[in-house]
Amino acid sequence: MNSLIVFKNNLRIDDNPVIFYGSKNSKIITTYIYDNINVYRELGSASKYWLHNSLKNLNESLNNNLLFLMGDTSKKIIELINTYNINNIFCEKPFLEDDINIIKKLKIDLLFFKDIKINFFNTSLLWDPRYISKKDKTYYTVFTPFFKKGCLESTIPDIPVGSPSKLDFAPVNNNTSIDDLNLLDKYNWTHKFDKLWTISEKHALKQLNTFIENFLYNYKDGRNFPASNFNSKLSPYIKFGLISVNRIWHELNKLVPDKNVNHFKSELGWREFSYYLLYYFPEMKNNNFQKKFDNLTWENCDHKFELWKHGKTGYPIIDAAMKELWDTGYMHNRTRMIVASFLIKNLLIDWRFGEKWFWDCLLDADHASNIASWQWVAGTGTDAATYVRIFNPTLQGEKFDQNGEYTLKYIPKLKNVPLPFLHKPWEFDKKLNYPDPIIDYTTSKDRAIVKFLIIN
DNA sequence: TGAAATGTTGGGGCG
DNA sequence: ACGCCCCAACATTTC
Repeated sequence: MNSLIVFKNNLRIDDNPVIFYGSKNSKIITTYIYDNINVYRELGSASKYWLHNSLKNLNESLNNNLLFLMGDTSKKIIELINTYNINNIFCEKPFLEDDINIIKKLKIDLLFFKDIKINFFNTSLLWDPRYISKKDKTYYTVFTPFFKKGCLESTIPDIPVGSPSKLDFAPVNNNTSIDDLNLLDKYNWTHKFDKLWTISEKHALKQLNTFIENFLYNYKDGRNFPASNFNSKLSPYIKFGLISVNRIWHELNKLVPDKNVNHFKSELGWREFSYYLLYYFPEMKNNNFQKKFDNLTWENCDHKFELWKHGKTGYPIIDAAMKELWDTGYMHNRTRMIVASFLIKNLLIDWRFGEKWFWDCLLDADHASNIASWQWVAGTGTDAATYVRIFNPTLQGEKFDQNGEYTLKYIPKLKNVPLPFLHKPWEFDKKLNYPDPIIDYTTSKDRAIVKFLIIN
């Protein structure tokens, strides 16, 4: 009898309890099922590109034994059960709504197969949201108590299990190919990422080590400067589980703790918090967490949205960031906040439009983090800010890209603007081949404050 | 993980 | 030499 190993969001061999335990005492059949049916929405182009390359790498690690299937997960698994001798299924414990529903359906369908056991392992989170609860049985909606009390004062995250000592593959007739999944963008938009990113499990670990060695001890302050290397850029690797958060967590625990190490850990905590929120409040994926903001009337100007998407707002730091996203499939965390604030507050465009664009373009696009973070910037989320937080793109540029290194990297044609004017080129009178601001900052800021304040 | 207004301080110019 | 004013720089408060 064989075990069926089902890969989903954790495309790795190291510290993956699903394959570690699944391969222990029996021959294995490994599969990845691209479920394009039971999904809230399809993966974005950038995500698909990353997925394609991750799967390629995983398949190599599995000596080309990965079965690539597409369609309804449960149906595909039952087809495998009907074809091969399978008595055990090993799966990731689901935490996202789609995955939970897929597993629910699978469990029901498996009721017809009495002798098949299904085994679940938490491969995605440091803390299972079901075991994080307040004494009064309500849910955390504020990050700090969630992380400090809910997470840090509960159990220690699982110690990495390591890699399986041997993989014994059951003979299968594998006539599937990764190309059956059609993950690569036919317009070749993603092609340019090839020379920017090395997509493999091995590289994820290398990147973690490089980060720890060279950058981590400047993380707390350095992480704010988009031209610097003080952020880890691990997010796309984490998103598809090329590295486990448990592995990262326990590597960090080997270090001398300081404010930088702790701050980086708290960023992993924000990811946990996002998953926790989406687990208990899945409706926030397309609804304001705070219902009162449903009364807010957005402007949602299509034309301005297009200009924002394509980095033609006339605000250098914003345009540079949108260009970074388009060119690299990534955007620095600081500039994510700046561009999101501008879209929502200054242009008065619904956060859901921005969320969707990020979902399409980010290699690290993560359902939970993306939704929770957009709602954080919008102020519609769990974070009950008592004032309307609006980022001033000029001040943010002057503060965090003082010498213009980031801005000029993505908008080189601004190199002739004297530095004091770089983040407000409209005040520099020479004729520039650069758009005027599509909206006046101060006027639109004042408008937003009024709009957002009357909601309260 | 904000911005802008307001308050405080201390050095230098200058009568 | 001294006191006064101005203002930049920094800190605090307010929205």
